Amino acid sequence: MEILPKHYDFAAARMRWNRFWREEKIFEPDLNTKKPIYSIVVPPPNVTSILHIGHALNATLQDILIRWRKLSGFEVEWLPGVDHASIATEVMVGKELRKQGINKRDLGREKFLEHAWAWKNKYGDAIVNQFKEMGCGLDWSRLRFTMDPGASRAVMEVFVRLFNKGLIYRGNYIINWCPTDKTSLSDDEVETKEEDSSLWYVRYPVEGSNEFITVATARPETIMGDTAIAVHPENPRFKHLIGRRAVVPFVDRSVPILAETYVDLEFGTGALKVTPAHDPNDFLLGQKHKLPTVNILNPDGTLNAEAGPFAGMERFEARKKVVQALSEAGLLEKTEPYHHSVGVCYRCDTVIEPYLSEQWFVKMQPLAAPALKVFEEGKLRIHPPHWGSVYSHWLSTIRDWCISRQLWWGHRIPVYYCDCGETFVSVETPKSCPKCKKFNFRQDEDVLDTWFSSWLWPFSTFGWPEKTRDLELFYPTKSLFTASEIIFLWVARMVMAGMEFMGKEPFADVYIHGTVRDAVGRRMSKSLGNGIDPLEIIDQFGPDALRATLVFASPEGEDPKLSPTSFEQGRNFANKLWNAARFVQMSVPNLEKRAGEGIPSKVENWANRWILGRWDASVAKVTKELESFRFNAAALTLYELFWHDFADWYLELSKTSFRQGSETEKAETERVLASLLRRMLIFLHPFVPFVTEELFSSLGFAGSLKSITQEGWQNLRVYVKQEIDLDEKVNLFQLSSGSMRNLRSEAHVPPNEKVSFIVTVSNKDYHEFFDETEPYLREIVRASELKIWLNDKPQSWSNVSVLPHAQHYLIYKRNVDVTAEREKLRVELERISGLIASSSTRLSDSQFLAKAPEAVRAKEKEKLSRLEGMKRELEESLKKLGI
RNA sequence: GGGCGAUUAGCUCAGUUGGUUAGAGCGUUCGGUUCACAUCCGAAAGGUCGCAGGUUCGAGUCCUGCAUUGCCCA
Repeated sequence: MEILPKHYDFAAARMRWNRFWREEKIFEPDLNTKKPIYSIVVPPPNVTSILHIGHALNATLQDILIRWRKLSGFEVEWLPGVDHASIATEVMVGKELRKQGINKRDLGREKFLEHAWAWKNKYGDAIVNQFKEMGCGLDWSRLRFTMDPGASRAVMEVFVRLFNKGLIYRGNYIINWCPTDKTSLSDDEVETKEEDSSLWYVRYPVEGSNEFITVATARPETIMGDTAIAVHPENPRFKHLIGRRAVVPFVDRSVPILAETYVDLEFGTGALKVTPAHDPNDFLLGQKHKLPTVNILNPDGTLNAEAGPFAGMERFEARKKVVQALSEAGLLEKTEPYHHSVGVCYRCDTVIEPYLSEQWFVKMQPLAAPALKVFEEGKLRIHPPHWGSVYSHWLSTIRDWCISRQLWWGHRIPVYYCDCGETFVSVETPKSCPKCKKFNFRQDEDVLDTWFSSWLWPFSTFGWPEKTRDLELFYPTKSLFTASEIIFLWVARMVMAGMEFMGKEPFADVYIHGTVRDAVGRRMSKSLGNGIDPLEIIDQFGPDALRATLVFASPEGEDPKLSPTSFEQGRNFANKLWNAARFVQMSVPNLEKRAGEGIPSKVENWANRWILGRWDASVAKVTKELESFRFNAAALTLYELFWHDFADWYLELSKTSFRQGSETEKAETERVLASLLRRMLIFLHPFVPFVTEELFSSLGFAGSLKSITQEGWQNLRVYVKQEIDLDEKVNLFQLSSGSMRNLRSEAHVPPNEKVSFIVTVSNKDYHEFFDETEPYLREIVRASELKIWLNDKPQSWSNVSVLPHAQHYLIYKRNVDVTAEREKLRVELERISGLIASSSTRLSDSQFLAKAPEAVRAKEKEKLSRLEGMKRELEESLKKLGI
């Protein structure tokens, strides 16, 4: 077997294993399996999108879980797919057409859809192909799209069922209207933005008097749509005007002045203009008081004929002109600065208009109740847990869902209007009107909200409404990974659909991860130019580096903050693993044979016993952390185990075994080292799949297995006896090493010069341990001679350090700086004395002695005696220096 | 205005039932290339745990208030 090269070639590994996992169908499930199933559906990205760092984080976490579950003996199914993104796609295709000088409306629905499909077929797989570059263990045989025939059929079926159940209705309501995309939006598709604007105080003449009633408004351009003025019945300023009428400027409309307790006495003047067609609250007032509605806007955001002199103007232009005209007419009392938030379209950032129009809605309350119940019963868990309260709060204050969109790209609403007056629904294109049996009907022009197909994703993708084997095996799925911003848009709605159509929650665990931010905590955006392209990171640092860094940097419940150079950490980690493997390969002859022999049933060498104990504890810890969706904690535990325990300490200690140990000891160390490396690759595989698969194969560990993914997580444990006292002794060994290295550096000993040390310990146990480990310590601190003494001290030395239970003396003739040494000891003595003071105060406190548990008291006593021992040693040393 | 978080070293964060002298990574400083790795190794400096009260023998950890800050909903 060839010795590995010095550096891990991630580019070659990326190509090799990406192809291998797909061609060998490693992540395609066996439908006849007897294993338990672990299934996840990917949150479908928009068909128009390209992979960004948020997708990369999302995919990394799912892949860790999938690979870990697969190693743990589950048959895994991770289903990939994309959604059709009604608005985004329509906007994008429309733009492309405009570049060619083609207008969407002139083209017509059919032709436009041909273009849209052509676009989808050409570019629509871009993002899923990018998932492949990350090494995601997705089941590519089940790639889905929300407008596939199967998924579309599910959408129609659901619409018809809900319609027949009376849960879908059509009505004239105020909805959110995007004048750019010229479509309605659901409440959840509107984002709010803070804005500095003005509050204008407008005087309306009161009919039959010289009086005016002044109303404060942020939207003067809607004045022409006013159909009432409302004041609070207790408003002393305007009470006398209730029942009179006022005149709306510019259109000379006579409107009533109403009493209405809804009006805020404090806001503005305490009088409210009521514009039922352009404000949701005013709409409700209008219904209550049976006011007429006057729509002054065209769908494109210009004012229509109802706006009188302002007809044809763009809405914000009209606002300026209205204010100017009011001012000229003497009807503008004053203008105040006003800071408020406005709704904007989540796709194009255009300011939303509350707009009265006829739309389709889903009645949500009956669907929300079971979704809430299943969460409260603990059948649906949300991680980190605080997101659960966000989920239940939204469900308990839910509003109806506007599902119709004035677009072409999407699922066309399956409602048909017959000339005979009948309105009917049908999953398939109907042959004839069910009432008059004739053919003079037309289909509703609108399409459904994209989320109306996304909410069916966990079962539409597996073949619903057919009763398929896939559904039987993979529904309900086990977990769902997403970001907090779509808890409402998607997660909660999936639970509702799952309960309604499958009778069971669609997943057991929801994991909400953070949003990746730049190094100074800003959201990544195109306009700031602070985005990180995951594909560039993969090219530059490798896919393992991308994944590992994302997990290292993503604390539970927090937003990861990353800069392009952060990924060095992940790259270094993969390379360190590579080199540790390289060292083992160079140190252990017949590596794969040794690994095959496994851990000896009885392990003698102290370093071997110690690392095996650490190993088992880490396996248990990481497993528990993964089970509770603590990915960052699992990754950091692995980092600590691999880098510090295994590479920094164990590999270094093994060098001494190999150089100085007996044949038996060498053989034992070879077996432990080989077995642990093999297990380490499996242990790390979910986090860094490429480098582990590459090493597993090139070191000959795979044996008859095709892939490391076929190994077993349950084989990781070695089941050694946990030796707590050994851990403590090794800890002292490590502290002593550090302490002695520090003495070398204090005395300016040249790095390659060997020196003499004397270590004195206070009890027989430690004496024995240091005796046993002396050859190791000698190499680590580069000592020519290392004496271990019990209850005895050298007469002279150059530098000393005092630890609990052990003192270390450097014997060195040159560069002795007695003053510095004395000062060091004095500072340390002061520190220890301070600790002794607080400890003895506590131990002489009768309350502490009476109330603290025995274990705590014993610990405190032990601590005090330890500190007092250190104090004595320091004092003696100082005395010998001539104090 | 309402709800949910956050505040620990220069930066990013651990610290899971309250109990050692509060830790890690990055960054900084110093030293190192003879045999796994300079994508590395060794050492050091650096913290009144946001502020003020309270509970407790004991608080980074629990409670209250305040400040700062983030997200969501109005």
